[in-house]
Amino acid sequence: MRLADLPEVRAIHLFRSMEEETFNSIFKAAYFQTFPEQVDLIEEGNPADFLYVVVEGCVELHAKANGRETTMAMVLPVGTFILAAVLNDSVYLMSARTCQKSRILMIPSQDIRAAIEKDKAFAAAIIRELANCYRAVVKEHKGLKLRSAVERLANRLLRYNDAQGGSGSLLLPYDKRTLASLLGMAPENLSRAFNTLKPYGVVVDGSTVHLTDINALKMLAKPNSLIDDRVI
Amino acid sequence: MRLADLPEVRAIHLFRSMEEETFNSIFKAAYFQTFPEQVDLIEEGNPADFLYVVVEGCVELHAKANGRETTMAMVLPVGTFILAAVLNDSVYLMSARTCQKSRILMIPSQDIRAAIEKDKAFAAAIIRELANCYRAVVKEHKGLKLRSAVERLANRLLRYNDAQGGSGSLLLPYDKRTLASLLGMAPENLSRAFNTLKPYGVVVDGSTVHLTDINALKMLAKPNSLIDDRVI
DNA sequence: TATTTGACTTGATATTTATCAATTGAGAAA
DNA sequence: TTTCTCAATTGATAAATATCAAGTCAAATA
Repeated sequence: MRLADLPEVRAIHLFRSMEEETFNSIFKAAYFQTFPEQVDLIEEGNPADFLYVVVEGCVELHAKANGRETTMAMVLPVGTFILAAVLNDSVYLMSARTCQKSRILMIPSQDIRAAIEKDKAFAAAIIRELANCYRAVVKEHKGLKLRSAVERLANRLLRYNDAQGGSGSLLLPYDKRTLASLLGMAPENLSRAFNTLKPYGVVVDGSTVHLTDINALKMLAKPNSLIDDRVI
Repeated sequence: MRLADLPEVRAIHLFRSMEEETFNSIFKAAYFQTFPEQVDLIEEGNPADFLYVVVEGCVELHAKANGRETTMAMVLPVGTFILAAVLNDSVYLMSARTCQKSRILMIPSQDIRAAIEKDKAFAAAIIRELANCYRAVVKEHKGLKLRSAVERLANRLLRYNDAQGGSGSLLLPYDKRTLASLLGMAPENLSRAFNTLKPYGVVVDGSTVHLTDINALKMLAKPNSLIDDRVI
């Protein structure tokens, strides 16, 4: 890794509180690279050689079985992926590809594990990150089991609206095919779900969505902080 | 906690490698209790006051939203639940109730967090446990998104068969209503799914299931180690 | 023994979701 | 401009799943 990049990396919450010595030991063999869009970074089933940190851009985690494929999650800055596989010294459960030009930090697994052994502050940061990842999947799983497709979409729109300032106008952060897969539905069904939401004030214009009656939409969506809150 | 119980608890993998001092500090204020069947231990949304460890018996984790309820997971000995909420000092995302008479260890959250601060070996054990919990949910989520209800049942039967010795005869570990909820389907659909599997050698007799043509069943189920393996 | 209870099953039907095929529409390339 | 390409939409249909209402069966109870 280039020396010039070190201060930026040091400022990331995961690496902020660790000891200087641990930091140096980790970033001796780390890579900090910019990848173009649509690059496959890892493939499920392969051994976890690196921990990945998305510093800029966006990475899609996906998985396949039985000839089907689904988007499991999107990782935004500054988030890690494949942390559990690294900690367990096991294989990846998900594949990853960039969905934009992205700056990615790659740290060899064994260095991560060694650093955790040595450095309590780093171990604490890793535990926090892992706990958040866990809770994020639990929320996804609850959403999928407890909500219909239309409800999942409605709540997702409310979430994006909040994240983008709550103005009532939001930009879909991914193309609709990806959004559909993330929400666990066929692309055709996403179109129909948008139509179902029209009477609740949802106006779609390309990748822009206007929510003209948030109360009505909330009535249908029944947002639930134990599913929808990104923070809790 | 009673002094007589300490050796048994000390032998649990989570507490085996920690320092004596940390162990003592944790179990000053811990409870080790036996609960009857169908006792609600925690409710989603409440603050995480304790970490729970199932030592004997079985605990169902469930969640609700929109008036619906679903079983999220079953925790068997020796497993923890609600670890992420404890580490994050946050609220529970799931509720828990005993589904058999169960011996449960309850450790105050703040003691867990303090012990992690102090004791590297304990922090390492917690990280392993949390990473396994994370990977378990990811696998559940993959199964739900990538498989039909019949496929989920078929794979679950194969899993139970393996876990019980692979004789081709297995006992369903929970009642069918619970199994249905765990697999993400209505109880009526579980019955029908069993019927769908009849041509693949699945013979149901109460809570006993015979798999008379495992190859045929595997052909349909397409088991996948990245979803079905409990270890990886 | 008769009755009750509760889990499970079955049948009929409705709803949800997926699939296939055709069409639209916007931006890229010629 | 015209054509091409590809994502998105729409329509028709099929498949999967849920719901509601009976019905069955076995164990528990009186």
